[in-house]
Amino acid sequence: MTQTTDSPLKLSTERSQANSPRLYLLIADKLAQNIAKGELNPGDRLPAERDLAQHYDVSRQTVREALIALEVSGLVEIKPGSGVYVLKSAALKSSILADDAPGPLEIMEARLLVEGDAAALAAERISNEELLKLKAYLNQMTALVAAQKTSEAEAFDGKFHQLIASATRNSALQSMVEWLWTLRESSEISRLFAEKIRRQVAGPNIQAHEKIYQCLSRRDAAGARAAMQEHIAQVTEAYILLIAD
Amino acid sequence: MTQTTDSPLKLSTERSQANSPRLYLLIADKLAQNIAKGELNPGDRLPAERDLAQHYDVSRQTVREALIALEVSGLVEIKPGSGVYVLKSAALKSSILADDAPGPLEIMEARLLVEGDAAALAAERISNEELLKLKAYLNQMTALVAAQKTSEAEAFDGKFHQLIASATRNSALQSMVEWLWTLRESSEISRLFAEKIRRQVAGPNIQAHEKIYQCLSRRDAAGARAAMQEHIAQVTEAYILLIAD
DNA sequence: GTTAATCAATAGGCCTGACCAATTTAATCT
DNA sequence: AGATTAAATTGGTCAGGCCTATTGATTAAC
Repeated sequence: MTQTTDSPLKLSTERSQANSPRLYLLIADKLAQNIAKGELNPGDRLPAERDLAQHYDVSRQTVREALIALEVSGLVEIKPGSGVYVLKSAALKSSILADDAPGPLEIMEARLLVEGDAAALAAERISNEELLKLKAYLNQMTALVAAQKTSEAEAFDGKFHQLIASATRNSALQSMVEWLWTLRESSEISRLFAEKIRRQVAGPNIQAHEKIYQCLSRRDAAGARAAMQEHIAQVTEAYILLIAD
Repeated sequence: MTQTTDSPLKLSTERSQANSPRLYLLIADKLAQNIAKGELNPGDRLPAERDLAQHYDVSRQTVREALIALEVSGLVEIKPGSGVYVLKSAALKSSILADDAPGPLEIMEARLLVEGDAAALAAERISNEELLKLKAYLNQMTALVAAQKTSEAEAFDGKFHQLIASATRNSALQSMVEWLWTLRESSEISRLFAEKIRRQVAGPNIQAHEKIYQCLSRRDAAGARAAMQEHIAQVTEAYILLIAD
């Protein structure tokens, strides 16, 4: 595990491999520490780029890149022609970039809640056209599973969930579901067991989706939420059993 | 020749001051749009800096600054010697910059659901230390509101909600709440009425937060969800009344 | 004396061109 | 074919220069 050194603020974007000590990140970190340390108070103007460059013995471009990193992080404000100023909210700003990828179980738990909400909302807002489309996805999924093509079936699984999310008419909700789905697919561990899981839950999945569809077509919000949550809980369960080995 | 820009967008955390058309921000926006638009998928490698510079008819330094902005924003990963790659979670984050960003009411609706879920989960998992911290935020918020400093109070409002999200021990949920909050702040319309809304709901907000806190300290999941939803619905209501004028 | 216009110093914004270091790809040699 | 090495590619940094925006002091006008 690569540790995150010392600084209170982490602007570094290091990955698994320890490398690339990019200069502008070092400078940005030093400046950020000075801010966090209270040596630079909110409202203060930083030294000029040229002075900072000389102070840290780097080029002006490197200083500029560091400052831009700080600006995007919300620590400072750059006023062209005037100077660089420390923002008032700069003190404790570290957690914004943390963003360690959520683990598989976290993803599933989030899906349970968010997709449950989405299903409930969708039940009240879904159109007949969308219901037809949903049914079509279901049919294709069923056919593919029957043909043992669980891998191809999963594509329609995704479309199914995505369509429900978009039926909420809420793009924020839709984005979140999309994001969770992407996360799930890109999760290292998830991909390892993906095939096993698909095989294991293929049958129940069809039934669960069928139930969700029924609730949606009945405009039964509470039922849709329950069905969706039951479905995701089921998948999660299978997942847990698998990684327990 | 400078090419015309048909979509005036702005990057993260910027005021609506139209006096800083810094080039690197324009380039960053265009790249972010390409990501949000799906023309650049997660994992894809962006064209080389030199190519991008030629494409957009700017210097390489400007492209570098744009890429650094995107990296700090969490949209891309820069691998020295290799290239610039689109990150998995880029789609969610980039929609902050996109023109099809969720509207204010969509954001509030999503918050109602997600933060409701978060509150319920948090009620079961929050630690005593976190409860203390929550209470501290509440006190500071109360003091600031009493002193008419509604603007400063909002900072603690954000911390309050964020802390609840993190108390769920689910980083995916936490990220989503964070994202929604960021969206809300960066929404043009929201910012316009921000001050009015703050004044209007300042008092009720304190009570609502107090109620949420009480439920959390009682480990009352259902109550916490209800209180949180009531709180957000209240803010939404005030918001709707305001834009109705 | 106060205000308004002016101007020069200073700040950041952007450009050109070059060289270095890490990585990737192609060529070469077993 | 596989391993090794060389070349091309890509990001990282430096240097110096010119531009525009801001600011404050100077000067002109009232």
